[in-house]
This record gives sequence, structure tokens and C-alpha cells, in this order.
Amino acid sequence: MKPATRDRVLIAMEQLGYSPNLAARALRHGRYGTIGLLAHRFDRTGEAATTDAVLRAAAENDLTVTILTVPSTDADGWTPAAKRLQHQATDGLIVIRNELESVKRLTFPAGFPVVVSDHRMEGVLPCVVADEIAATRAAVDYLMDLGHRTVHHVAGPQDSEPARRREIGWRARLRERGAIAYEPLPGDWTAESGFRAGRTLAANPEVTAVFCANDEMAFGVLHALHDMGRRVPGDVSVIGFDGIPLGVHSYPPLTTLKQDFRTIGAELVRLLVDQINNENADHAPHVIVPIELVVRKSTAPPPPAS
Amino acid sequence: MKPATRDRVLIAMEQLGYSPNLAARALRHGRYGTIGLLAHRFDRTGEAATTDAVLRAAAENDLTVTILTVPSTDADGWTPAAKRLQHQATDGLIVIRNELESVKRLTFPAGFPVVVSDHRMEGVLPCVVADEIAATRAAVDYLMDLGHRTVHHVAGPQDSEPARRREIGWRARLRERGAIAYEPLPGDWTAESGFRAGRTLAANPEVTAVFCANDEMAFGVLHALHDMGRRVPGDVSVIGFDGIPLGVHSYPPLTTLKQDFRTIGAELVRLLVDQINNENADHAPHVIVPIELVVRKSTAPPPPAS
DNA sequence: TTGAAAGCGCTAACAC
DNA sequence: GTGTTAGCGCTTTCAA
Repeated sequence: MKPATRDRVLIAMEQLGYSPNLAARALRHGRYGTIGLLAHRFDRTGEAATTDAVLRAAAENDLTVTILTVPSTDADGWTPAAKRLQHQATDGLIVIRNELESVKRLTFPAGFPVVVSDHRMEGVLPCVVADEIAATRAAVDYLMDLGHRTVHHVAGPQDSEPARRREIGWRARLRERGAIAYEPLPGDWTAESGFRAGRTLAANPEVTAVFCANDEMAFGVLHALHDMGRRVPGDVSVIGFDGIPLGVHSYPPLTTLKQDFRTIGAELVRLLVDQINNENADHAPHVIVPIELVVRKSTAPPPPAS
Repeated sequence: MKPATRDRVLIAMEQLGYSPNLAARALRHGRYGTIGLLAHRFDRTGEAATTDAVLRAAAENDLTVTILTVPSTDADGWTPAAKRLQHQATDGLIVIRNELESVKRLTFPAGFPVVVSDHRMEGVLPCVVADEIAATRAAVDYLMDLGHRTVHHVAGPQDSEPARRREIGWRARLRERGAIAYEPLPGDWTAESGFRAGRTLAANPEVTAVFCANDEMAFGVLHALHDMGRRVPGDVSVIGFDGIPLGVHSYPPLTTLKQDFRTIGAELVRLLVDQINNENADHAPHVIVPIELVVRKSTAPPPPAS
């Protein structure tokens, strides 16, 4: 076909407002050019950052992303959602943020491409995870090397696997170094829960270092510490987790364990595309993305008195 | 058909891993059961919160949401993206966060359902917008009633319509009340840009009140103010915009203009569904969502010396 | 009540 | 190179 003819057709398409019918194309092709993204909420750090990264990576692969939120954390919420999504027009599914044991309950049709960001699926499903154990070790080491005798912990919700791993890594490292691991304070990822935990911590003069399972809770802890007249980092050091942008401008700027969400998103998409194309030699590949300790101003050696 | 038979079929479907082919159904039906969401990025406050709300509302309407990010703010980025999305398998499109005049350039096939969150499309396309003018008036009134002689402004990017409206509202109200509107400091929504503006403001002893076009920049301003030894709210009052959750736990907790993202998302979906069903009597309905002034601890009367 | 057939819009294969 | 046709999997209509 002559280029000129081609152009004329394109122009005619434009004028008539014609565009190919995607449903028909998908029907013929057996592919939708769309991947599903299953998560809990999209207005929180981890989900939002990962979603953004997945969207970018998908765009580079000429894939559209269809999103399905899951109403509640409770186990029953997941399976119907997964069902619905797998019955949607998608070529595969990315599951992020897995609370509880819901993931184990997810059953997919044999051969339906799925990628998960959950440690518990190692070897079962392809997964991409952050190296949370190494990160918490680094945090504990950093604080103890500064001279702190132990590190207190504000934990995430108990039904969250990432929260569990952060707690496990923290406890294990303290034990290895012969420090006492005091019972962690319960949190639920929100700054509000961090604030409550912070009030308890602020009232305890023994506390010189606090490791929070995410940055939002660290914000709450900082707030409580200020409210109760304890100085950061003079009296108490605080370290967060995730590396949210606002952490650069908290008061004081927050030392944190920064996740590489861009890489996580890119790897999730890569693994899924491999599966869709049947290009994965490995049955259940497992990518570990490192986490970086970013030292800012909320951490310092403990006060001399202590 | 007997209920028992029905159950047996359902069980067989389950066992065989059968699920209806959505592409075929969509082809037959002429509907996809999917709406498109067009935006810029999803890891920032406004986008993320609105996205989350749209997702919830869509779920309630048994609609799936397909997302397309737009690589850059620049005008050229939008039209191809919109094209791609309108060529996607969607029954309609929600466009959020419209930078520049890109929206005007968006042309859709006649009758393609679209909802926009942009003031400039009033009367042209159905739109849902926040009442930013009223909000900025409230902010200026609140600060001046506290005794401040004027209010400085850290603006958002000039190519953003919301940023422009916030600036216009602020300037107009100051004029109405006979106060001087000093040249606003430029920002780009990031805390980093707020930090830079904050350093300039902190160096000017005349400054007693600062209105920031979003909360993230307010965080940066607070940081700069602290760094340079100015007290908040003792020396300088700071007010933000959006009402992000972390604003409750900044230091000090941030007075802000809180947007009702949930309502915005719900209305966007409602208007779109109306269009898809041809139920809109009004050609280009226009919903205005109010913004609430939330007073926390970053604002107070000016210091007596001033 | 049950079954058969046509057709949605596209593309790949095949015949001209 | 150009034109025609069959069929993807579903739903709806019409016939038995």
C-alpha cells in the first residue's frame, strides 16, 4: 500500500471518529492487552507507590492496567474479588499487599498468570519482595552502633506479612546482639496509631531509640514526642520505614529505610509478562529488591545520661 | 430450570475452571463494564485520593476501572493518551487533574461519555470540581480575622488550573479586604519546593502568615521555618490545602483546607454512569464539592510586635 | 420447554 | 497484490 493511501485512510478514520473495537480484537486474539492489579487501598504509601510504578512499567509494555480494590482486609473479601478480577478481561494478575493468609486461599485457574508480592508464596507463585529482614537488621545495627542499648519498636498490624517480617527482623537482630527486645507497641500503619504509641514511649525515660514499621507511624511518634517535651534526636532517635517523600521535610527530617517501589513495580510487570508469554524457564521466580538505609536528622547517639 | 440443575452447572463450571469470556460478552453487549481513568501520576495526594474514591464508587456500580497514566504534563502527552484510552475497552472516561490547556485539546468522538474535574470545562463537558475560590476566601478571612495584616502565598505550578484558582482566590480576597498581595512564591506541589519558598519567607521578618497551595509544600515551609529559628505558629502561621492524613501529625499539626475526595470520586462516577445510560437531562452538569477549613495548631494570631 | 442459528467486529488464512 | 470468508465465544431471537 502506498504511504499516501495509508495517510488518507488514517485521515478518514479520524474524521469519521472510527476506532477499532477492542472487544472484537481481544476476542479474535485471545488476549486483552490488559493486566489486573489487585490491592486493598490506593491512598496509602505502599500501595500508591507500587501502583504508580506498575502503571509506568505496564505502559512501557503497551499494557493497560485494570484495578480492583478489595473492600476489607478480611479473608472473605479477597477470594470473591480475585474471582471477579480473573473473570475480568485480563491476561494476568498482580497481587500487592497481602494481609492475613488470604493469599493462600486464592486459587487461580491452572495456568492463569499471577505475580504476588508476598514472602509466603516463595516457590509457589512468582513473587517480588523487598528485603525487609536485611533492612531491619541494618536499622538495628545502625542504632546500636550509635550507642543505643536497645531499640523499641512500633509494629504494624499483626495480620500484615510485611509488618510481621519487620518485627521478626528487628527482634532477631536485637537478640543476636544480646540486647533486650521489649514488647513492641501495636500500630495499624496510621500516623494516629503511631501517635498513641509515641505517647507511651515518651513517658518511658528508658526509651532512646524507636524503630517504626512505617513512616506514617513515625510521624505520629515524632508528634507525640514533641508534645511531651522529648527532643528528637537529642533524647530519642526515631527511624521509619518506606521512605515516603514527606519524610524529607518532617521535623526533624526522618531517617528511614527506603523502599525501591519503582523497581518493585517494574519487576512485578516483568515477571507477569514473562508468564503471559510463557517465557519463564523458572516455575516460580523470586525477585528480592533491596532496601536502603537513608540517614537524615531524626537519629543520633543516645543522651549521655542514659 | 430447576435450582438443583443450576447448582450442578455451577459446580461443573468451578471444577473445569470455566469462566465466561468477557471479550465475547462485551462484543455482543456493546458494553465493557469498564470505565477509564486518565491522570498524570498516582503517587501524589490529590490523584491518589481521588483515584481511591473513584475505585470505590465504581465498585459499587459494578464497574471496573482501567487506568492510564500520562507520561508528562506537556500538552502533547495528553491527546495521544486520551486517544489510546478511548480506543481501549471502556464505556467512558474520567479525566482528573488537568494541567495546562490540554483538556481543551482533548477531542472525543461525539457521544463518548466523559467527565472532567476541571473548572474550564464548565458548560462544555460534565464536570466535578472543588470549590477552591470559596476555600481560599475562607483561609484568607480566617487568618486576617486572627489579626494578620496580610497573607503570603506559596503557589502551585503555573500550568495547573487548581493552582491558578487557589492563587486567584487568595489574591482577590486580599484585595477585597484592602490588604497587600505580595508576589506569590513559586512552587511545584513538592515539599522540596515548599522548603525553598520557606527559606525565603523565613528570612523576611514581615511575614506572619503563609497560605500554601497544598499540604506537601506546607510541610516544606514548616521545615524551613524551623531550620531558620522561626516559631510556628508563634512567629508565623501556616495553612495548607488538601487535608492529607499526615497533616494531623506534622509539627505543629497543620491547619488546612480539607477536600472531600470521597464525594468528588463518587460524583465523577455518578455523572459518568448517567451519561453511559443516557440519563442525563442536563447536557453538561456541573457539581461543586465544598472544601472545609480544618483548624489545627499551625495558625494563631500574629506576634504582638508585628 | 428446548434447540438451533445468526451476528456482534475483528483478523488470519486462503483463493483469486 | 486484492478480495473473500470463516470463526473467536457469547447472547438473543426465532423455530421446533
